[in-house]
Amino acid sequence: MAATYKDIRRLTGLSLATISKHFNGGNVLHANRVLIEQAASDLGYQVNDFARGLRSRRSMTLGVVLAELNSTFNTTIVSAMEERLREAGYGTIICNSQGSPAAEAEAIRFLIGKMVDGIVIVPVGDEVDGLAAAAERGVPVVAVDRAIARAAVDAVVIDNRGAIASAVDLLAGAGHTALALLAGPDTTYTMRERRIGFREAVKRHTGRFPADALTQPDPVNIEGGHQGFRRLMRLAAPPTAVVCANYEFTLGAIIALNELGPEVPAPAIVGFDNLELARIIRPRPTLVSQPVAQIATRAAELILERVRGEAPPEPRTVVLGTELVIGDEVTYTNAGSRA
Amino acid sequence: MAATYKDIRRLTGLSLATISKHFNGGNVLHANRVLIEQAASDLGYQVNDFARGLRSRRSMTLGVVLAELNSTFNTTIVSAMEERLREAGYGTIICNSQGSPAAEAEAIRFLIGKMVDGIVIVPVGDEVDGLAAAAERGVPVVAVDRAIARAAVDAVVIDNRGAIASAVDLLAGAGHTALALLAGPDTTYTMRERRIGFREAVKRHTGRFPADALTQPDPVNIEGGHQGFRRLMRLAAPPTAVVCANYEFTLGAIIALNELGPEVPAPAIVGFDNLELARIIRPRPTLVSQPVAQIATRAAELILERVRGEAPPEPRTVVLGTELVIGDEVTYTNAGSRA
DNA sequence: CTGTTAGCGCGTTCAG
DNA sequence: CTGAACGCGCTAACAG
Repeated sequence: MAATYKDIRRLTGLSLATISKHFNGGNVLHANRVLIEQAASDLGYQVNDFARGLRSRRSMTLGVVLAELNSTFNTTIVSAMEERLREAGYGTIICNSQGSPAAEAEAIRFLIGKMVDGIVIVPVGDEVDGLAAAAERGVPVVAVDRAIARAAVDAVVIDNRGAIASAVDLLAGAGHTALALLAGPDTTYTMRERRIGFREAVKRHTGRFPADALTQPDPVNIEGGHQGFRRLMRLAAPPTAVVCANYEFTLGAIIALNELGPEVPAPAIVGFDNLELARIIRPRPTLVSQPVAQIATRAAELILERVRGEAPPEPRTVVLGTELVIGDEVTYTNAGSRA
Repeated sequence: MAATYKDIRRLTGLSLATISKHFNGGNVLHANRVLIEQAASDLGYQVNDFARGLRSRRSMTLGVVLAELNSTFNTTIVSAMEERLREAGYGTIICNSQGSPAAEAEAIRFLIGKMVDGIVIVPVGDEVDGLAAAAERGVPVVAVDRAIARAAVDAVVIDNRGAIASAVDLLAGAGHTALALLAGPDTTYTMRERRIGFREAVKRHTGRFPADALTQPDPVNIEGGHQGFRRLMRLAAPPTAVVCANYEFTLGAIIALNELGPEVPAPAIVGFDNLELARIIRPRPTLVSQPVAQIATRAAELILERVRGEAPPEPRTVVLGTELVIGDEVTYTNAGSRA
């Protein structure tokens, strides 16, 4: 049903080769270009990517595999990245691995089948099954947010340890000694790194490692952060400051904090991600802010360079710094206690 | 580089046709099946979707176009839908139209180029540009969450007016007469419908339509809800009850509510979506709950039926009911006032 | 059940 | 600058 070169040939009298050249930026007489454009728009012609891809072995399409579709951090990065890639002439296919390594491998196979020219992935864990398949077919891969162990792929990550350390430094400087961390399981790269950063920083300030108990909320979402925070507050000696290792935990902790009665001494909170929070909550919380736009831009650059064959053979890792955005009060207190 | 049927033929001595039949569920001797499987795994063979699609004019792939990638509601539905479609043997390509009709049209073109067998769309507005192109090529479309004006496509929506009416009924029954609505602009189907439902229900209870002033927060996100709620509270005669027409506004309103000092009388709030809120916030807020799982399932069913040619020619609209999940107190109060 | 043959729509030689 | 011919990898007829 869809129009093809043949239809355009019928309308213009030109040969298939000329028509092809027109659509691929070759040298074609201006008069003929106009003719072809006219016919194409009359017919509602659209190139058949399958035929083109089959022949050229390129799809001008990049794949994105997300470990979590329900994550503002991920979707924000993808949206920004898409824009860059679009400007470069590439379409984007988004796949959802739903936190499952099996689904992740399937997504990569799916994308390879779609003949994507490259893949950007927020990996589920430290091992990515489909990587070998991609490598075999010469499909470059760039990891974002989480590095992939023992894999020779480009990566864009933040300085997770430094990020948490800056939070701990701030709190220690304000006199806090009883610090706690809300972080997910160590199977996730970012969570592991942030926990290490936390432990090291606390050790540096207090001379000993913090107790780890009860600091791994489950599930890793708002509810987990909420429950984790409440558990911390129920301890015999609750922390006076809590660092939240991701956005979901931060939101959960703040909600829980707001629920505390004024009689409970509110701990200081340093959150993670999503600067929007700082704009809508009063008093403004202190947050570790990831350079989301930069992450997206650098990831787009890395994959585009690979795809275009402009990149050096060895894998590159880009480490971006974070910013500690100080809130209204270093010691964040809930609204109730202001009254 | 990638292996093809020819490579398998070389290893097995079988013909291309037999190999093709094997990969398409045709009748092939068991012995030969084993032979082919062995060769395929040795070669790391993976079907070339381009060649297959070019020939069969089917891709076994469905496209999803989202007006908002940063929306829990959308991503939840997509995740659930993906699962159904995967079970049915279909892959899913997710595209982001970023609230832009132009990007939406481009996404549809992109998907048509990828020869998707069908498209599920959460439309940006009432008109969808690419629809004609899809229709021409016989690509069925199913709209989700928002109906498309004057378009003959299947749709899955909720009873938006009834949903809001149930909230108003509850509040009116609790004695509230000064009601306000936080809703987005009428250019969005759901927002328009919910506003109409609100106005009608209020009229029914109070005998007159509510004032519309200051009830369209901008932007349509958490911050908008936060600001909108604060504006309402600053009115000379603030409402005693606020209905929030989507999740983002609900969250923003609750955050703003928690920031109110105890001296300010807290209005009742009825929120929208995301039952998770009700699990993590105390006291539990009252929420209009959308049947997310059902929406996903029905949408998947509709598009699968269309794709398989099992659907009647005329467009179908599925309207699903919502549930009003009563919180701890019909008159929701902020934590501070409990003390 | 298997093999042969003929394209799907397009990009790319190579002549002209 | 243009046109004819070939083939990308696979499926769909048909014959065997």
